[in-house]
Amino acid sequence: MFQGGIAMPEYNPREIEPKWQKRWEDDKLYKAVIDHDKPKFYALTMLPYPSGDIHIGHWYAMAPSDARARFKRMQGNNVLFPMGFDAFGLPAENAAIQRGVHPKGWTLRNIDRERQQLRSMGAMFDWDREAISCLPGYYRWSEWFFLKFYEMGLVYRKQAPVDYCPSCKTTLAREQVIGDERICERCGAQVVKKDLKQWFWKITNYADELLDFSKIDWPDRIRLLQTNWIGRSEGASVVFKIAPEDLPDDVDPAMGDLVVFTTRPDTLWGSTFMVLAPEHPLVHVITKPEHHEEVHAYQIQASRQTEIERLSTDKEKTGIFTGAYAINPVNDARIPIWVADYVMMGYGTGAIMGVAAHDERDFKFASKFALDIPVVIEVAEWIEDGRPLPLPHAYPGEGNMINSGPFDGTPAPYPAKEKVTEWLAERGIGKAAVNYRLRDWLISRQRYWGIPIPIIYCDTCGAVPVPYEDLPVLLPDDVDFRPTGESPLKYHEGFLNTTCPRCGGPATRETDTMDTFVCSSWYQYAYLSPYYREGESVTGDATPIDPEEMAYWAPVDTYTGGAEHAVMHLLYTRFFTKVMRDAGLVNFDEPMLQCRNQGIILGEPRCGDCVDVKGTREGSAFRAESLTVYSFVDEKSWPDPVSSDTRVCGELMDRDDVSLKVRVSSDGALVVVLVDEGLAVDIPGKEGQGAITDILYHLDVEKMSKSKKNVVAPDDLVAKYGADTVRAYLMFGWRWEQGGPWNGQGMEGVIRWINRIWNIITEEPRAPEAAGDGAPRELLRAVHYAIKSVTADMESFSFNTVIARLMELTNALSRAKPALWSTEVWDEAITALLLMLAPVMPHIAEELWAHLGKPYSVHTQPWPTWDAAMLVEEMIEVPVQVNGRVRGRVTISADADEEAIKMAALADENVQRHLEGKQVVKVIVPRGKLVSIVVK
RNA sequence: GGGGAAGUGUCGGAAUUGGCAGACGAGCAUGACUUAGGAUCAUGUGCCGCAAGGCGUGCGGGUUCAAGUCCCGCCUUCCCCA
Repeated sequence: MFQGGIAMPEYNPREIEPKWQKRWEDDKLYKAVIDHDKPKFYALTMLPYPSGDIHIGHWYAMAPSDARARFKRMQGNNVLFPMGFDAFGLPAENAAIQRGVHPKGWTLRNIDRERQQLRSMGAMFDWDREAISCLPGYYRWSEWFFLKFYEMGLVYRKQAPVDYCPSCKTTLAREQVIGDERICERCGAQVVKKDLKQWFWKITNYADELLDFSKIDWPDRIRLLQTNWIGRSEGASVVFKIAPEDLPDDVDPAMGDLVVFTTRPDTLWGSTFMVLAPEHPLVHVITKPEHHEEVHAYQIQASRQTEIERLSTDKEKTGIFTGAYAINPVNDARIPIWVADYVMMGYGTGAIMGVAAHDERDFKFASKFALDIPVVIEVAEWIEDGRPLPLPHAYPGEGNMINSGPFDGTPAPYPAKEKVTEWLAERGIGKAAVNYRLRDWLISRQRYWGIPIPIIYCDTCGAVPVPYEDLPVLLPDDVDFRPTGESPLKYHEGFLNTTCPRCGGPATRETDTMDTFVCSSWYQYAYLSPYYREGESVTGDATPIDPEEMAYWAPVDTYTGGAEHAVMHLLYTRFFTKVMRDAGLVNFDEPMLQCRNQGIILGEPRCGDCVDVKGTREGSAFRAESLTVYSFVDEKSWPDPVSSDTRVCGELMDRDDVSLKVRVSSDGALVVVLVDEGLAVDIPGKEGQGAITDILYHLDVEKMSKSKKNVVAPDDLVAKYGADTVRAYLMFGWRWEQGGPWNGQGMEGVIRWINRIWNIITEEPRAPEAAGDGAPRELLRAVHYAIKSVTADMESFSFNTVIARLMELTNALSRAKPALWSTEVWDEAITALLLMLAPVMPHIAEELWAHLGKPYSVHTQPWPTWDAAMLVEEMIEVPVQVNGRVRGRVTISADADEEAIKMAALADENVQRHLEGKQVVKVIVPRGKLVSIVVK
C-alpha cells in the first residue's frame, strides 16, 4: 500500500471492533443514570424471543434503532436504550418434549448465546438493565399484576368455547388465530373450538379508550388495524319475545326474551324473520319436535365450517326453520325463527333480526327461502307509478322510512336511528347499544413454561387468589415433560397441593399458566428497575417499579419493532398501561408515545445447484443411477444442460425427498428425476454422504427459513465485513419501513465506502494541489448541507438517505483532499463527518476520532449543527423552460432579482432558438429557482 | 365483498409547498495501474436517434405555465378484515 509519512494500518474491523466494545463496557459508557439536568429520552426496540440465534431480521430492527438512539444522545438527551429477553413460550417446552432438555436450561443457554451475538452489534444497550421474563424476579411482578387486576375486578373465569390448537395443545387468544383458515399463529395447525373454563382479562372495559389515538404518534396502519380489530358499532339492542305458545312450560319465561343487536333499528318494521346462530343455547329449547332431527344435523354441519365460509356474502345461504315464532315488538307481527350458519355466536348476542330488503345477507337468505321482503326505506329508483318494483338486491342506503307506523317519512338512517331508539327505550323494548368485535383477553394456557396463575382452588372457598405476600408462585424445576397435551404442573404433587389461604383447608393450585404476551405487556417498565425488590415480601400496595426511575424515564419516547404485533402486543401493552394508570401506578395514558415499524428482510433470490444425472428414462420421468452436484456458486463451470435417454443435466429448480425437478434447457423445460434412497450424493464443500435434500434448489424471493437454506447469518457477515459495515448496509439498502429481499452484493458498496473513509482520513494526499478560491467554501457547503439533511433524516427514520448524504459528503472530501488536506476547513469537515458517522458506525468513528487525537469518546460529543449562511451559494444555475420543457440553463448571481433572471433567461442562445417566430405570452419565475416561459 | 398500502432505469432506491425525474449505491461498459484481478483509481450509463430532437414515473383521461406528486376512471401486487 502506498503511504505518506505516517504509517497507519489498513482498516481492520476484526481488531478495532472488539477493542472499542471492551473499552466502552469497561467505562460504562452506555449506562443510563437518572440525570435531572438533561431531558430524558427512552428509546426502545422490541425484545427478542431467545430461540437460539439472532438473525438478520433482529439486526435490521435493532441496528437502525440503535443509531437513532445514539443520535438522540448526541443531541443532548439522557438516553435509555435497554434490551432483554421474552423468555417464556412454547418453543422451549417443545424442545423439552422432543429432545429432553429442560426449558429453563434451553432458554438460558440461548440467552447467553444471543447476548453475545447482540454485543457484536456494538449497540448502546445498557446491559445493567437487562430483564429476562422467565426469572422469578420478573414473573413475580407479572403474577402481582394478575392479583392487582383481579382486585380491580378486571379478571374473571368462565366456561367458554375457546380456540384451541391441537398441535400446541393449548388455548389461544382470539388474536392468535389467523385468517380464513383459522390457523394457529405459532405452528400453522388448524385451530378447533373447545369448551373450557378459562381466565379472561377485561380488555373490553377499555375498548373505547383504546380507540383513542390522539395522544400518540403511531403508524396509521397500526391505528387502523387496532380500530378494525376493536370493531365498534353503534346501534340498539331490541328485545324480541318468543311467541308464548312456542316456549315450553317448564322454561323460565324470562328466557323467552331474545335480545338482538342491530346497527339499523330504523329498519325494525321490515324484520320478517329471526335467525339464531347454530350454537345458540335457545335453539334446542324452542325447536319443535318435528324439526329436531333436521336442526340437529344442521348444527353439526355448521360446526365443521370455517368462519369465513359461513360469513361469505357470495355463498349460497343455508338454514333451517325451527318451527317456532317470535314477536316483532314494533308491530307485533309473528315472525318465524330460523337457524342459519351466517349468524355467529361470537358476534353480538348470536341472534339477529332479519331485514330482507335492507341487508345483503338477509336478502339472499329471504330470497332463497321465499320469506317476505317488505321495503321500509324508500328506494326512489325502484319505484314505478308509485308502486315498488321487486328489489334486485338489498338496499342498505339512505331514504325516507315507509311502512313503519309512526315513523313514516323520517329520513333514514339519520336521524331515524336515534328517533327509533328513543321510541324503543320509552316503551321498554330496546335501548341504545354499542357492540364491539373485541373479545376479552383469554390468558390461560395449558402449558408449563409460563407465568403461574396465582390462584388456589378450595372446595369450600372456591377460587382464591394467592396473597400478595406469598408471591412468587414459583414454577417447579423438577417436572416430567410428556406429550400428553396437559401441563406437567398437573402431575407435580408439590406444586399442585397446597392449603387454602382463606380457610387453611386442603386446596390445589391453578395449573394453567399465562399467555406470554402478559410478560411483554409491561417489560418497558421492567427495564427501569429489573427484578425490583427481589427476595422481599411485598403487598398489594407495593410498586412493581422503582418510583424514582418510573417518574424519570417513563413513558417510552420512541418504540420500534415489527408491525406483526399490531393487534396483539401493541394492543395489550396499551391496555396494560391504562390499567396501571387506574391502579395509580403511572400517571400517563399511553405506554409509547411514538411507534415506528420496520419491514421484513426476505431471502435473497438465488439459482439452484446444477445436477448431472446418469440413468434411464422411465416414462416422462428419469430414474437416477448416479448423480454429480455442481454448486450454484460456480455457475461458470457448470456443464451444459442435457436431456437424453441416458443423461439429464441442469439447474435444480425444486425438489422433495425422492425427486428432483431439473431445468434442462434455457427455455425452462423441466425433467423430473426420481432418486432412490440409497443413492450416493456428493455435495461440494460438504463432508461425507449427502442427501438429495441437501442440494440447493432455485429460490425466488421468499421469507428466510432454515429449510430453504436461504438464511443470512449476521455472525458470518460480521466476521467477513465487521459490524459497522453490516449496520450501515442495513440502514442503506432498503426503505426501513418496507424491507425487501436481501442482496449480498450491496454490502460490497458499503465496505468500499468505509475503506475510502479510512483512507481519506488516515493517508496523506498523493498529489497535493494548491487550493482554488472557492474550494474551502464549497467543502463547507457540502458539510453543512450534510448536517442539515442527516439531522432531519435521522429524526424521521429515513435511514437510507442518511447514508446517501454521508456518502456524498465523503465524495466531496475526496474531491477536496488534494487541495485542502490538513487545513482548518479540512479538519472541520472530517470532524463533522466522524460525528455523523458515530451513530451509524460506532467503532470506526471512535477509532478515527482517536486517530485524530480528539478526546474520548466520539459518542459523548454533541451532534454538529448547521449554519444556514453556509448553505447559500454565490452563483446559482437556473433552468429555463419553454412551454414546460427545459431548453436552457443560465448561471446567475444568487441574489439576482426576478427581473434580472428573466432577462438572462430570455437572452440564452438555446432559449432564443425556441422563441423564434413565437409570441411570449407569460414568464414565470417561482421563488427564483426556475424560469418558465409560455409562448404561442 | 369492504378497507388499507404500494407500483419510478437492469436492481435497491432518491425527489420540502406541484418546480431540472432517476440523488446515493449496486450492476454493466470503457480506460489506467498491475505478473494477475471479483483489488484500487478514472470516465460513462433511463429509452429511441449519427445528430437536431423525441419519448419516459402501472394504464386512460383531466386541472396547471409546470404533475411521480393534485382530481376522475381503470389495471396489477401485497396486507388486514368480513
